[in-house]
Order: sequence, then C-alpha cells, then structure tokens
Amino acid sequence: MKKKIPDKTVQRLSVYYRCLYFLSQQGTGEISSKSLADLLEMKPDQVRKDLSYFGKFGKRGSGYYVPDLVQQIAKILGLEHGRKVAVVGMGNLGTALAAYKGFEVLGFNVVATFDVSPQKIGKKIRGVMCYGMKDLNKVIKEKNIEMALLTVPPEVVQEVTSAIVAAGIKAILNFSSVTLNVPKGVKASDVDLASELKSLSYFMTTSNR
Amino acid sequence: MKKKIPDKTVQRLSVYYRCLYFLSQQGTGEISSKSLADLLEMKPDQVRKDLSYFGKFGKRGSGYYVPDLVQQIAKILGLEHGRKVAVVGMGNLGTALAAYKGFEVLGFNVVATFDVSPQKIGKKIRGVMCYGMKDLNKVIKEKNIEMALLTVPPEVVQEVTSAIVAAGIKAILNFSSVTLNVPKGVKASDVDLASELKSLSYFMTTSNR
DNA sequence: CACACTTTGTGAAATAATTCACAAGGTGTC
DNA sequence: GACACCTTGTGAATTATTTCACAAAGTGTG
Ligand SMILES: NC(=O)c1ccc[n+]([C@@H]2O[C@H](COP(=O)([O-])OP(=O)(O)OC[C@H]3O[C@@H](n4cnc5c(N)ncnc54)[C@H](O)[C@@H]3O)[C@@H](O)[C@H]2O)c1
Ligand SMILES: NC(=O)c1ccc[n+]([C@@H]2O[C@H](COP(=O)([O-])OP(=O)(O)OC[C@H]3O[C@@H](n4cnc5c(N)ncnc54)[C@H](O)[C@@H]3O)[C@@H](O)[C@H]2O)c1
Repeated sequence: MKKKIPDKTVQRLSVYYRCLYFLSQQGTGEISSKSLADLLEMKPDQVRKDLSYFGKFGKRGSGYYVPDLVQQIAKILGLEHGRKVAVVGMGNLGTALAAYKGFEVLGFNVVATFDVSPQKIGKKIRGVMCYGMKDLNKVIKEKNIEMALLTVPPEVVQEVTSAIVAAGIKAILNFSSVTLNVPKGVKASDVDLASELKSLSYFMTTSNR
Repeated sequence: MKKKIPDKTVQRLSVYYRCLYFLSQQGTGEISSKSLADLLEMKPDQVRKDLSYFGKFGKRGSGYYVPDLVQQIAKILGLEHGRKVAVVGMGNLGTALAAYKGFEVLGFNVVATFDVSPQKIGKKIRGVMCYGMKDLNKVIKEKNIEMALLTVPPEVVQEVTSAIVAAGIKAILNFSSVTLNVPKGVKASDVDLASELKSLSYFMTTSNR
C-alpha cells in the first residue's frame, strides 16, 4: 500500500492547509474541490488527487467538511500538537523571524534563540530568551526543541549545523546559500532568496508569464 | 527551435551560478560536469542537460571554462548589468532584507525602500532612503526600478501590489502568504516560510530522508 | 421515489522531467 | 601518431507528475 507521495503534493498540502484554516475561521462548513481550486488558482483534479494520497476525506455530492479537513491535514503534517522551534543566529534576519507572530497560529512556537555575540545573549524578543551557544545542548534537550531556523553567517553554517544536530534538532530551515550537510534522519531545507531573485530575473528577460 | 525550458532547470541554473561564481573567485579554471555535480550533490547528467538547453558551453575531454560559464549564465539570467530592486514594507523582515549585503554581489541593488509609517519614512538603511508611498511612482520611474521585495502586512498586500505594478515594477518577490494577483507581463513569486515549515514537519513525522 | 444535478475518488492516458547510454571529440603520454 | 582515458551533448528509455474521464454516491426538488 506504500505508494510514494510526491514532494509536490506535500507542499501543496501546506497551501491547502493555510487556505482551509482561513476558511474554517470564517465559519465555512463545506467546500468542493472545485471551489477550493478556484480560490488557489489551480485545477480541482489536482486537489482531489493530492488529498486521495492520504485518504477519503470528502463526501460525494457535497464536498469536504472544512473543519474536519483542517484537522486531518494538520495531523498529516504533524501540526496537531505544535512544534517547538529555535532560531539560531540572531542577526537581522534571525531577529525578524523570532519576532514574527505568524508562525504561532500554525503550531510553530519559537521557544528559544541562540547566538555567540555577548550583545545578543540574555536579550528577550517577544518574551523568548537568547541563549549562548554553550547552552545549546541543555536548552534544546530541556525544552524538547525539534526544529531550527538557521540564520548564521555562511562561514559558520556547517559548524553550527553539526552542533545543533548533535544537540538533537531533527529539522532545519537554512537561510544561508550554503548547501547543508546533515546525517540521515535529519531533514534540511533551504530558503535561498538569491536564487529566487535570479529566477525572477530570468523570467523578466524572457517575459513568458 | 522553441523547446520549453523547465522551471526547475532555471532554478538550478541559479544554483550553478552561485557555485561557479564562488569557484571563479577562487581562480578555478576548468571544471567538469562531474566535479560540479559532486559539489552540489547531484548528477552530472542533470548539469549537462540543464546547460544544453541554452547552448554548448563545454569542451569535450576537459569540461567547462569557469569564467566563461559564469558570464554565460549571468547573461541567461539577465544579471550582466545589475537589477534595481525596491523593498516595500520596512518592518522587521523588510529591514533585514534591505540591510543584507549578499544581494549586491549578484547584481541586485536595493536602491530604494518604501513604507507608509511616518516613523520609517526618511530613515536610511545602508545609505538607502525610505520613501513614503506617495512617492512610489516618481521614485520607481526616476530610478528605473524593476523588481520589488514585498514585505507588507497580508491585509494590504493586494492593494500595494496593484500600486507598485502600476508604478512599473515587473517582478515581485512576495513574502506574505497571500496569493498575489498580477497582470500578465509581471512575474510574481512567493517565499512562503510557513509552508516550508509545514513540509519540514511532514518529513519529520514520516522521517523518510 | 424518480430524475437531474453535483461531487468524489481513481485507474488510465497524456505530459513532463530525469536518467541512461553512447557517439563524437579532446587530452596526455610514450 | 597511436593508444588509453576523459568529458560533452543528446536522443531514447525510464520514471514521475498531471490531467482526463467516468463510475459510484450524495443532494434536492417536486
Ligand atoms: N538578512 C537577509 O535578508 C538575508 C537574506 C538572504 C540570506 N541571508 C542569510 O542569512 C544568514 C543571516 O543573515 P543576517 O543578515 O541576519 O546576518 P547577520 O550578520 O545580521 O546575523 C548573523 C548572526 O549570527 C551570529 N553568529 C555568528 N556566528 C555564530 C555562531 N558560530 N553561532 C551562533 N551564532 C553566530 C552573529 O552574532 C549574528 O547575530 C546569512 O547566512 C545570510 O547569508 C540573509
Ligand atoms: N517577519 C517574518 O519573519 C516573516 C516571516 C514570514 C512572513 N512574513 C510576512 O512578511 C510580511 C512582513 O512581515 P513583518 O514581520 O516585517 O511585518 P511588520 O509589521 O514588521 O512590517 C510591515 C511593514 O509594512 C508597513 N506597511 C503597512 N501598510 C503598508 C502599506 N499600505 N504600504 C507600505 N507599507 C506598509 C508597515 O508600516 C510596516 O513597517 C507580512 O506579510 C508577513 O506575513 C514575515
């Protein structure tokens, strides 16, 4: 029964979640794959196919019951119980991320931040303490932190990665443009803004939609 | 002769560029698709196939001459002459982006920032002035700005998008999790950190590499 | 309850992307 | 210059993803 689920499907699941969460807040009861697809500018077939990888959540004739579907997707994505997140590297970007309120509603709670600079250590952002790197192990284990947003300078990325993996971090969102080397069992993913800009630039020069 | 070039290929081109640029700085002369692929943890076939969409840049027996290839890719991506960029919405994230030095070396120059808040207007970050939204048209036209990093609150994203498109912006990198509505001829692309986190969370629960 | 309409879930078909495999060149050594 | 060894560029094969198309079910109206 183990059919492999495309990465693309998982990514789209995140998008569905955002939209459905919003709809559930609005009090929407049921929605058809058609309406959801319209909202997201995609095809209904795609929506149904994606959901069908994980089960049968809909009802023929009427569609999907939004509150239930939100729950189901949250479960699939592992968002039901909230995930504890650390920000490592409290520079410009790290500070912005730590200050951002938008992650919380999705169940991602920044519960600690880390830096090497004595100027940063001991400061609080939104009530969250900035620890020194020597407390990495202790704090990550104590607070049971699973994910890290990695915003340190490129030169130290690999070294810091090793340290946080050793401390028990299981997933890393990496903002430097350095390819991360992580052991099996740890998932890393890159946010490469420079590459995004370059792609945009390409499409500007060719100007095909 | 118009074979369609996959989006994925363009994205990877950005990655090759970053790596090759770095290598050229190091003084590397030639590199084989194999070595480049190893560096990026991918297959040589993929590298060659991607490059072959745009021309024949290599030499059999020895590989690609790095300085030339960097040039060629820069040209393909439209990076030769530099692109002027504006940051719109100088909150936490916008400020971090405007302060970032890493875009410049790639030919992306932040030459203006915008906000509505009187507290932000008139301030300078890295020597770049923050203008009010009423100056949008004037400044974008005067400075010939083509791209925008959009970091305003979700509620006003669509409204602000319309304004900057009207002012002449041709490409937008959108950081809100709101799907942008842009006219044909304008390219928009989303950086959705929340979705990235959700995907990571999924892979953590299933823990398949 | 019959019938006209919706909508899901899913194999099968169509498209798209990646990987293979190899001919055609190039390099270097003796 | 002959031989052993690399490396590119690219059709063809393979694999992945999307789209199609339709049976099976649910809704609602009179
Ligand atoms: N700021 C941006 O908009 C932006 C955009 C794209 C990519 N990035 C990338 O994100 C990363 C951070 O960017 P930034 O602009 O916030 O840089 P920054 O210099 O403002 O912040 C880096 C922080 O990391 C801390 N640090 C340094 N060494 C450390 C270590 N060994 N352990 C823990 N902390 C350490 C520093 O004290 C500093 O606070 C960089 O890799 C950069 O390339 C940033
Ligand atoms: N900060 C983050 O780490 C983060 C992460 C993910 C997504 N985002 C998204 O990025 C956007 C910005 O986030 P932020 O944390 O920087 O928010 P912020 O509130 O700190 O900044 C928003 C800025 O936009 C300005 N603004 C408001 N209305 C405007 C208008 N009509 N025209 C021009 N400027 C206007 C505000 O004055 C403010 O300076 C949001 O859409 C947010 O959802 C932020």
